[in-house]
Amino acid sequence: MESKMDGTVGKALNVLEEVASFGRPVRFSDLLSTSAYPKATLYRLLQTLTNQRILSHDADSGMYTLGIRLVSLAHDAWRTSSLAPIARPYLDDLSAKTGETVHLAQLDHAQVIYVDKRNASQPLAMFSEAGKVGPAYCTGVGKAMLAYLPDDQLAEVLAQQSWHRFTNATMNNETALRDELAAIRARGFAYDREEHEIGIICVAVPIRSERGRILGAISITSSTLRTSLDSLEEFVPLLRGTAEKIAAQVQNWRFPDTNTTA
Amino acid sequence: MESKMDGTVGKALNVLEEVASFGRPVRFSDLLSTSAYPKATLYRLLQTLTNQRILSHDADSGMYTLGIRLVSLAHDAWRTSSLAPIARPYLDDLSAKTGETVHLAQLDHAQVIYVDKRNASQPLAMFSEAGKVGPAYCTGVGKAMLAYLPDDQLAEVLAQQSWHRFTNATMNNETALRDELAAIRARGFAYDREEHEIGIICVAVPIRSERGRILGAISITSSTLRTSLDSLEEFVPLLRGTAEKIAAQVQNWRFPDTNTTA
DNA sequence: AAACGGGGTTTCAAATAATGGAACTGCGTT
DNA sequence: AACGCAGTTCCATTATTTGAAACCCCGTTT
Repeated sequence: MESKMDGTVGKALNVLEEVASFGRPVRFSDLLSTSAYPKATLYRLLQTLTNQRILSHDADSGMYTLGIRLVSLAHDAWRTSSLAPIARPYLDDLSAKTGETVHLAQLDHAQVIYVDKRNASQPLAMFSEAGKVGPAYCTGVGKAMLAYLPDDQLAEVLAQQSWHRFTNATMNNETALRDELAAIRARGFAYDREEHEIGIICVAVPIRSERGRILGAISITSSTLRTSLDSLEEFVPLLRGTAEKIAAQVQNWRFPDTNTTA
Repeated sequence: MESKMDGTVGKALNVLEEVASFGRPVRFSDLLSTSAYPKATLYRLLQTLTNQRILSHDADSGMYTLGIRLVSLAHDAWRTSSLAPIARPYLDDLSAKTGETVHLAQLDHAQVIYVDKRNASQPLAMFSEAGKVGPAYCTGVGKAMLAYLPDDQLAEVLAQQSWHRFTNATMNNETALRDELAAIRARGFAYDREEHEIGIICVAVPIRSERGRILGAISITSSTLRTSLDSLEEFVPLLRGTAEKIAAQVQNWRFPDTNTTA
């Protein structure tokens, strides 16, 4: 199921992931039936996680849920190691100028994690959007990032994709995707042609550091009811400019200190 | 420093917390100087956390930061075990009717964690607000929850407060706070009389389950420049009504199954 | 009323993983 | 060429984790 197995800590995190995957409060026996661990082991791992307030356990119902302490840890993560705080004003600007939905995402392993969003019409909902994950191989932001990933990392990531066919435009194999990635590199930006969700299209560009490391991606998303890929494409220069500005800020703020002693 | 010490997992989480507490990328030696663990141990714990993508380690700079995987875990936590998704429409309504800032918070150990917010004037910023933590003893939401906590839990929580005097209205000892909590129970809601931040006042009510368990709290916050406690108080019936509606929804959605077999 | 049985919790000797002092490596400095 | 610092690895010792089995609690069946 899960990959590496760093001793007890790894096991505990597997259990945590297991709880998360249910997406609802779970009982001990729910977990026992799914889990690879024997009763006593699972029991002790759950206890440890609960002690640490990473899980919470309702004494009455006997249910385990993810602890809100995670929310506060994530707040710190979001604040200190996502691009969101840095990119904020640029996304605001992009949103104002385009009037369309704007996403900021980063790559985690084989998945895309959305870290910020602007939605023209309705006020954005907090976590309901930030923290959301999506597949890398069939989203605009995902493909934009994969296109510029070093070979070894790309291979690793591709090996882990599920290749689920969300729509009939979804590229569901490695060869098709590798061709697409080459096209993206040639073109300089990525399309999402309803590959993840029918009716949803987007253009996306990567955010890359000076040395070419990929930091994240931004996209402008819309629906086929409102617009077309051709008109979305008009935003690409603006999008690219924004990505560059964000990258520049990242250089300044996050790594001002490549050679500092203290 | 940290309290309980559940074996290796506990140690790993201490290290994680340590990284988080810096609030910026840290080097191995930064951590080594703060940490209680010997070099080799700390090193291995960091490796494990990095393998698990709970931390991320930049090979070039040698810096550790919190991993964005935390953000996605927190998304699940927020979605499945915070009140935010359930409370959302009610907060919208409250915000519309009052035109003031609205907070939804939950208690985690000795701290208040804000899980949602509405801000009349400016569009809300994602994590910059959700996930934020505050002290329980000098915030409206914190006091509203403490007031209805069972004795044993209250004692435990009070023992862990820092009693920092943020303003000169801050209650900085247990006796003062216990009196205040009694007053809150008598009155049915809590004030924040600039106890955490000068110029910031609020009224808050707890969200309690049918059986009296405290689930969270909501508050209406404003500034002394715009309004007074007396006028804020006019919102209390509305606030209380909202809390009751949220509590009712929680009964329906979160525990529909006190006696279910499957 | 006694036997049953499904969660959940605890025990304890054996198996495994964590520990940390010390030695080592790589690299920029004196 | 020697030094010093940050980070990494070694390995015998030590402490923690393991999990089969026994147990407990409590509501249900006979």
